[in-house]
Amino acid sequence: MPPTGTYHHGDLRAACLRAARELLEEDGSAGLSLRAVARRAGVSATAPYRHYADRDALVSAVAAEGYRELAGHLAGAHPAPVTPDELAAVAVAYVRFALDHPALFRAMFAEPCDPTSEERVAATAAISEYVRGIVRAAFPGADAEALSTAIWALVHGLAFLHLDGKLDSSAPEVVAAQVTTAVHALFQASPAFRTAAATRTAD
Amino acid sequence: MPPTGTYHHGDLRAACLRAARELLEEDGSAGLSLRAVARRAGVSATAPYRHYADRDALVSAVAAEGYRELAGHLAGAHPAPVTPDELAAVAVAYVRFALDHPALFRAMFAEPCDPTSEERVAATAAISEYVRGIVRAAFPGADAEALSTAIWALVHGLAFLHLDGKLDSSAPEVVAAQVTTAVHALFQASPAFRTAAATRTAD
DNA sequence: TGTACATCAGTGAACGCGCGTTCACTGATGTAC
DNA sequence: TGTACATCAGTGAACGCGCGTTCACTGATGTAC
Repeated sequence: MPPTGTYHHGDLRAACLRAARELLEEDGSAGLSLRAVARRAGVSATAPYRHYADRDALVSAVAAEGYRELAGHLAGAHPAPVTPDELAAVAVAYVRFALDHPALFRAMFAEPCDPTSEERVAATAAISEYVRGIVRAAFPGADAEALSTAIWALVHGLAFLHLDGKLDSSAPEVVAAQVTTAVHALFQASPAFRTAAATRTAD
Repeated sequence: MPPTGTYHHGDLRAACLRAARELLEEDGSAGLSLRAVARRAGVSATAPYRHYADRDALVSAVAAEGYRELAGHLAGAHPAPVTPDELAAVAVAYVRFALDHPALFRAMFAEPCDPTSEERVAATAAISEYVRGIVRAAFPGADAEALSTAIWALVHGLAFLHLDGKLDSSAPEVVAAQVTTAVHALFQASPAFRTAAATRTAD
């Protein structure tokens, strides 16, 4: 029913999030101030306090939104990956997301401004669980914990090295090929993780 | 000959670097201001300008020092690693460095404050070359470029996930075992990189 | 060895800035009768 | 349907703060003769 606005502004909470993400992409995390967010949302400097307790709360909300978006993006690449190719597609989507939203991605994994933010903790746990679930389904015999950690680290590392300009990110296909190769190699080595798990249990 | 000081202060340039690193570890990158550095070095707010053009120059210098230290730390783990075990030891040293100097490590890989800093660029290139050199020596048949990227990414990703509290970092041995397992698995899969290189060349 | 001078590391006052956050407020929306 | 009231989203002035950076300076060190 309300086409433009429900309340005074409409939906300042969402508008703040949007403004924050824009600022993040434009000026990096340094440019993300409550005042700048308010300015961009076309609202007084103190209006955001109606929706966020303080600056940290805003940043945490942005990060949490980023996690949820990342999760959606991964699921979009393949809802239930099992074969190495399907898994590689998800990995490529992960790196793609980082390259498409560099500042957001950095903010998500930056020093946690508020480590106790429920929303944030829940969102990161969801990603971690998601990866583990995929690996468990695809490699029933392996130590899912160890293998999923390795694969997450590999993909996460690729994402960050690309973000830092340490690798050639010029063409999406180059990036995709590189990620695919690396992930395939790691999965090919999955028996090593089975052995590792057995060894550790035997100790 | 000069035991305490050469000039007025002694060696303010080095003192600033030291102060900057302390501030980094104590308050994170947010606490790293020129004024705070000067304060900690026991010097007027503007004294550091004699040694650093601006804040970015200081931060770049800190990061560059971090890179050189990291390189030394890796070389200290093993001067010329060849066997998987030796390579794994270097990988463990990499993650160890990140965990021992979390804020410095973050600063090294944060959004480059000054991407044109010669000192900084040279330092990161050195690390990258170092990894490639090791892999080339250890796996003559493989596509050194692809394999070294994968292994760097894996280790770098593990370091960052630990830093972000996404993995269990409670005991050094647990971390070391995890890194070792993952690296071994990747090296075991090195033939995949040989194939990948051949395929790409054949295209 | 002693004096005159140049250098330049460090000083301290001052600038303007944007920030986070507080507070008492206003005025639109939504609710009870 | 109409009026009286409560709620609460957004306002705007104000606070104190630490920051980066400038500038003209001072005073110790090092150099030339």
